[in-house]
Amino acid sequence: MKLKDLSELLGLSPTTVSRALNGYPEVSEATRRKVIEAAEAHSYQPSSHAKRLATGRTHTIGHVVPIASHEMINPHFSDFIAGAGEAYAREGYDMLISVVPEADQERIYRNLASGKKVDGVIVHGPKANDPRIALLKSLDMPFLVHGRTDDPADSYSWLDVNNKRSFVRATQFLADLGHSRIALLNGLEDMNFARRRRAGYLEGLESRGLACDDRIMFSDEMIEPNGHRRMLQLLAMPERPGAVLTSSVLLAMGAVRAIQESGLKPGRDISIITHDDQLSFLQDVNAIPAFTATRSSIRDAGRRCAEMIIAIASNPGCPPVQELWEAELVVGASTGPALRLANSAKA
Amino acid sequence: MKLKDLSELLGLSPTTVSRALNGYPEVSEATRRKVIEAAEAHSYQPSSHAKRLATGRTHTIGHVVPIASHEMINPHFSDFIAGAGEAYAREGYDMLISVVPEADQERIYRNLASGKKVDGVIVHGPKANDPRIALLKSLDMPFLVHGRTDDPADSYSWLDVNNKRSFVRATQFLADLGHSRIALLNGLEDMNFARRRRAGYLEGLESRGLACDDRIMFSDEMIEPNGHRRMLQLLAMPERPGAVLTSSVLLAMGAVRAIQESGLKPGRDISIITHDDQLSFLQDVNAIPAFTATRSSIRDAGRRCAEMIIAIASNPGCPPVQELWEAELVVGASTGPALRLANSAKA
DNA sequence: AAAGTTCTCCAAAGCGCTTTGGCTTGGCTG
DNA sequence: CAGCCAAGCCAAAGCGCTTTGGAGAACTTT
Repeated sequence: MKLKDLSELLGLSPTTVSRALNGYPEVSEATRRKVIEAAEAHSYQPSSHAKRLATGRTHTIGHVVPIASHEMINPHFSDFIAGAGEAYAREGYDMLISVVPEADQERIYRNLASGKKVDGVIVHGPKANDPRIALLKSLDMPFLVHGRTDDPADSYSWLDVNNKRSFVRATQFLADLGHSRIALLNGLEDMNFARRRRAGYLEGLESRGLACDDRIMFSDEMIEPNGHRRMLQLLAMPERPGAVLTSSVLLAMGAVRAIQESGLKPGRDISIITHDDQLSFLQDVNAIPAFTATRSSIRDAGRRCAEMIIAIASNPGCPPVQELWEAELVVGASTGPALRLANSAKA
Repeated sequence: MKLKDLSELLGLSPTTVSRALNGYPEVSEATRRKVIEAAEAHSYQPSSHAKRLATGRTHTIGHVVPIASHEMINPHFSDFIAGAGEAYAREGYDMLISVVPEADQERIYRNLASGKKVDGVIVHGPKANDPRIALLKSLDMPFLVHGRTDDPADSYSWLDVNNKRSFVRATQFLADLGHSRIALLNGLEDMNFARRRRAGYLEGLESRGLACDDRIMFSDEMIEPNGHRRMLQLLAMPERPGAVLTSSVLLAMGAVRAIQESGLKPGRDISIITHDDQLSFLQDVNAIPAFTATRSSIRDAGRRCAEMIIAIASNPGCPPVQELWEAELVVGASTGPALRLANSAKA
């Protein structure tokens, strides 16, 4: 069923039918009602491509998801997409996903732009200094960054969690429990978010008069086995840290596994605090959460990013917009006061 | 830069340029070379929508991802997508993802079909008896199921892991280690794959002359906290199982956490064997894997599914194709012989 | 040398929609 | 009652590509 068929069926011109369906005022309400009813009755659905060709708008947002060199796809991806997808569905948008090796990214962005496949894109996993920003600006493609880069913050649109503040608070929280030796299991520090977290951690230490020690600061891909591996290293140190700050629940889980294998108890022998993106497959519904955490839902972020990019794409030329979210500090079972005994015995 | 511009620039007709670029034989090699060079020089990219409108082919595959009632997105999703995305990129296809509540699925499929947005779709997470099969057949939309339903196996195209066989083998493996009381932490058993796994488990028990016991068979969403919760239940039982078979590494991790919290050691006090989809964020690179597992890469499955649906979509009317993959049994550190002592003491 | 063939290329007609500009009609004003 | 205006509709021209049906030039064939 195409527009022409429907119009013939109704004894109207395609023009009128199109206008009736798209809410233009040049058609009487009586006619509009008839048209809409007929369209529903025959379940008429306009060809998206014809529409796109005619209007130039695609009602599609692109997500270019980089695969890191070691072939990892970011585990946070699925929850982000779930949130974004929800918003897209609500607004009648489609979501186009390209999974590409990092090296191919530029080609893909150019392809999306010149093929006019999308109205805008969301930039995932911004590096400290990310060439994609300049590229997208030069391509004149509307975009929104999930996270930030080191570029001037007001030169483009983004949504980010206040990573620095979160890690300041988390570090101070541990320090205030009496911990003086606090390790950091961070994400890869070529990522902007990880640098901000480290900065927050350092500021937190300094604000409490604690020294920092490079030997207990790590930067890895945020997956479970890395948490395990790094925790084993920490446990083997002569001056064993009494607390650990991790950048992801996956790292924290790996750390807990290592702690338990060593016959220790997390929250008693070693405190763990983590940033928690509230990945749905790790959500605990217990009253007392397993982990003390700075918490911010990545799914909500996905939802909001989608809303924002839609607004940006439908209103080209509008000034950039930014949103900075504060994470919530949730106290769970993985933290406790520093052990006088252990600390002094070791020190 | 559009086709017409390029053709004027070359002093040729749009027809000839189009044919040169699309490899039709009616154009001399000299001309073709010139056209291709010019196209590259000006980085000409045909408008995808114009192309789609003219040809009727979209070069796009749709993925409709259901969000379960409790708002969970399947954690296996991202790795599957990573694999599929790789194949799509290679073949010049786009991937359109719709994340929808289960109730809305039919509407979305109809929408994709009548809007001619995709050349085919991949069906995720088939239920035991899934209405989507009939729907897609009636919509005349090419599709491939990742997994299977209870429908006659040759009536549609699918790719699946031999879940039953895997679980027979895993169960027998445990039985042959001397375990006589083996628990099952399965996925949700409205899913076809989970039913097949249960069938395999039961067959495995029977083949070794072991009794089954409903009290130690669970069916849950496959997330870490559920593994933890169920394992605690099992540990509290008077006749504690000496071995557990889990349907996902996430469940297994939760189970291990519970075991360790109880001061026991996995692989010694309790054996765990799991199905492992090789999720990239849980991959262990150690020589000895943490878990004994039946292993089958969901990422490879995504890649292959994409290849298959492309073939199906480009060749409508071809008979359905199927692929059944065997999982590999990998022995890791989480299994060991049954403890005589513990068993007899308890029994 | 006339008549076929084969090579190259082109004009024009779609694909299914939106949108510009214009044409009726009926109701008002002066 | 002529003249004007708004309301409601339509014809036709795009959007940028592919594809059908030729047409002209260069080569063979008889």
